[in-house]
Amino acid sequence: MNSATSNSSGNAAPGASAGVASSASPTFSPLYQQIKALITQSLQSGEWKPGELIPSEVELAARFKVSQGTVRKAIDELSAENLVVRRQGKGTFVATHHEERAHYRFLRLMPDAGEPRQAESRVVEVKRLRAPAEVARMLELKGGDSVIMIKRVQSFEGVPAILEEIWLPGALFRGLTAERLIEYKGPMYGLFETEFGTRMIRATERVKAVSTEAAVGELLAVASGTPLLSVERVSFTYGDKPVEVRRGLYRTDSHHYQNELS
Amino acid sequence: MNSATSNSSGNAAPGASAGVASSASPTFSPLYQQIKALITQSLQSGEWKPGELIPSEVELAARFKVSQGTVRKAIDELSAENLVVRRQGKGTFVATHHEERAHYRFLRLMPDAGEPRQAESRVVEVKRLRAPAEVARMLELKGGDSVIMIKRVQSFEGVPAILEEIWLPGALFRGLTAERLIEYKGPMYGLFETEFGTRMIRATERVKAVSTEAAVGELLAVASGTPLLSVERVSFTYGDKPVEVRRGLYRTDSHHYQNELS
DNA sequence: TAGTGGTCTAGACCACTAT
DNA sequence: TAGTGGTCTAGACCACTAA
Repeated sequence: MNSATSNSSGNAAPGASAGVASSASPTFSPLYQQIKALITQSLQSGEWKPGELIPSEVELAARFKVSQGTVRKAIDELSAENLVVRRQGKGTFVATHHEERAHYRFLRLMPDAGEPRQAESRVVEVKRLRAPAEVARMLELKGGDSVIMIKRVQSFEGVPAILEEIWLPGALFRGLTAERLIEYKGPMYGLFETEFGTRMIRATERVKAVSTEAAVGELLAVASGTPLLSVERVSFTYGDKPVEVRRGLYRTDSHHYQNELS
Repeated sequence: MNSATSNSSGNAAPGASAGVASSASPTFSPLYQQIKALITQSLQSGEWKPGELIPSEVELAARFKVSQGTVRKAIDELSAENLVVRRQGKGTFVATHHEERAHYRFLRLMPDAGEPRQAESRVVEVKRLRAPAEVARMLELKGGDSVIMIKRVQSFEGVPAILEEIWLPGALFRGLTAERLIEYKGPMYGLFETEFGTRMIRATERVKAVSTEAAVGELLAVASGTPLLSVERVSFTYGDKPVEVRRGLYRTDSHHYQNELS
């Protein structure tokens, strides 16, 4: 028994095995990448839901007919991408937005001094309409497709700080109403995740400095012309599919947008 | 030979071995973390300089008396932190700011449309002075310590876009002159790295929207009161030691601050 | 061809969590 | 005590680079 490989029992040619990427094909990828893709599919399909325990590494290794080390490397990457959370002694869990941990991953506005506070949210408007060209482009929708627009103001200790418009594809968020939004406690991405089966994975943001316009000034309680941070976010689910456009205006007189470069 | 561990030859108790973290001590960390720390020390001390090849995994494994897999895991993390760059078939290299790759890691201002352009830099002022309280605090200096302040304007295709003040600890940048800065081609962090042996590793930024003041307006060719992005950066070297404070004002009329949330 | 990083396996033991 | 993730080893082969 010469340890591994060299055919016979243990290993196989790279690109084969795992029941995937069969034979004559120009697409070769490492086994662990294939396993990672398979696990991601199960996450996406809802076989394992957010917050739930996924099968143990040993089980997955058996299922996919690979070694535990290979499954491990696949899960390592999923964990690094925050799709999954490992807990020693307990198992590996599907990541969820219903957690203290996740709350600040997508909230970059921090107080200049002191601890972060919980934001209070006030929904100003919810409506359905045909997607404006710009939004349609960013959500990869057709021109006439229906979208939902939510406008809300978030405050810290009674002081308004964020005004944002949130645009969602109508097809994905059928039953979404103003009432549901208002009564819901917790992060909006948590609502999206549990009620609409759409889990936000990552986002890109474009930040600019703009001048307060009259209508905005009222909602944020600042004078016209005051500089505001404009943050345009596009959020993605599995498969890099865009599922949200968020246009925010942030007051930065006592808060700042925090970023780590590494 | 029962494969590994259980004393005798291969393994040892965790926290021991590798010539580190000797015996009776309450600090236990995985072997690969100790190896990582040792490699980091060699990087910091300049045993291997930016751009250079470090010893192969096999060599390091022999030097530290651990398996190649353990060295590998250590280097994996260093690579993820951008301290080191792996190149298959060639070896592992110390990361450097003299590379196309690194240029955009710390430059977040992107054109709203089109390809990123090379910025032209114009040094406005260089002076030495006693650190102002705020700067001293951020650089972890004593009140009276000397600092260097560089003021410069960066333009894209002739249009000024960035005005920044760069504050450096005087002790670390002894020979730094305006002439040297002006004649130097390439990224400023490259200069810091090769001429002063100070390599910037990571940074944190605080972004706000502010209103253009008169003196600033002239340098950036915008009217007073125009909204600008204020970006305050603190940069760190090895050991989380702060080595630079950078206060930038960005025009965002045709550029934006780009960020990825993941 | 030799050397490097990259993948994969198999197996052992450790640390932590539950029962 | 059993099960889970976390660490570590040893060894094989692959993909890529350069002499």
